[in-house]
Amino acid sequence: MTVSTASISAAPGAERLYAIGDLSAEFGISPRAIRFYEDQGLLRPQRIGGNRIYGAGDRARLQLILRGKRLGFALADIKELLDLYDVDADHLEQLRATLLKGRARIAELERQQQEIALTVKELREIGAEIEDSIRRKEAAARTAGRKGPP
Amino acid sequence: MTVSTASISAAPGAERLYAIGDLSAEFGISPRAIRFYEDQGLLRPQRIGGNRIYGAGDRARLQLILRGKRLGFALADIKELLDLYDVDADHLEQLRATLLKGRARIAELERQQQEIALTVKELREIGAEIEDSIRRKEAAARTAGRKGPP
DNA sequence: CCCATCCCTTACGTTAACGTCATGCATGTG
DNA sequence: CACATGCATGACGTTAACGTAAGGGATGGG
Repeated sequence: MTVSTASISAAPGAERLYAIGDLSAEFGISPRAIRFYEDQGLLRPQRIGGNRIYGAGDRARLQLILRGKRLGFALADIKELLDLYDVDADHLEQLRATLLKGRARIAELERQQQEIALTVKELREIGAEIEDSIRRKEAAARTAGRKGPP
Repeated sequence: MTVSTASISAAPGAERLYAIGDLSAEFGISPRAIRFYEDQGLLRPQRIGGNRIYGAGDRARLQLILRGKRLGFALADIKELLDLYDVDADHLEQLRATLLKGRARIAELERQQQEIALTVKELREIGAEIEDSIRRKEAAARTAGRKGPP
């Protein structure tokens, strides 16, 4: 019979590995999308005879990609964000540049936070008004039910 | 001479009005984009001899559109959101439906909040590590400056 | 009157992010 | 062995959100 849950067998103690189908199923995206992220340089899985093999790190990167997408960032932006994670600690100038990029990204995210907070607040206000309208409507309906017009 | 700041004259006490160029300049977008939003049913300005005339309400809607875009929503989603604002208080069923949509949208935004918070936290951690690396680098450079190799 | 400045519509072009299809290798199963 | 399953690589198709170009009316200044 075939192994159903994991298409890649793992030696005990070794890192858990995934085939492209595993990840696509787990995250509800298509294999095509995952390959596309690789084309764009967001993923670099190992290969075994042509087949892509993803480790825990690749999986984590994929999660970050999807989160970034949900936040409305373009893949190019997400790539920059991912690159912040694996900067080599040898080149001082690159470290400084990375730090600045990270801070800029944080600032941007905090602006988003505020805009979301504002939107939520406004939606809550609209919601309260609508609830009022509903209550008045229902009250009017009850009144009409007792002595209203035909 | 020509009126420079406002291309549409306003009677005292009347609502401030805008031409398409005014709004595009104010928000840093193209007239084409604004017309496109109208094509998609997100805006409904008045017309005066073919020309679009925007009031305060239209301007506010445009602001909401742009905010929604910054939050990563598609125009179709934003349209739904905008429709929440001008639901007529007469049809009870529509009120209830609007209320539900609004709540769903709020839930979605709150998920976004959490994801942003998580991302910011992780970026801060990376930032701290990078700062450490920089400090170590600088310290090593100073030491090397005193007695390091050529 | 001519020109510059807005505005309009129509229509085709472009980019991002995949979807879809064709084709082919490798492996495991009845 | 025939077949299904999973993965691979191309290559073309699609959708959203505009950009861009072409052609034309209205207005105001020099």
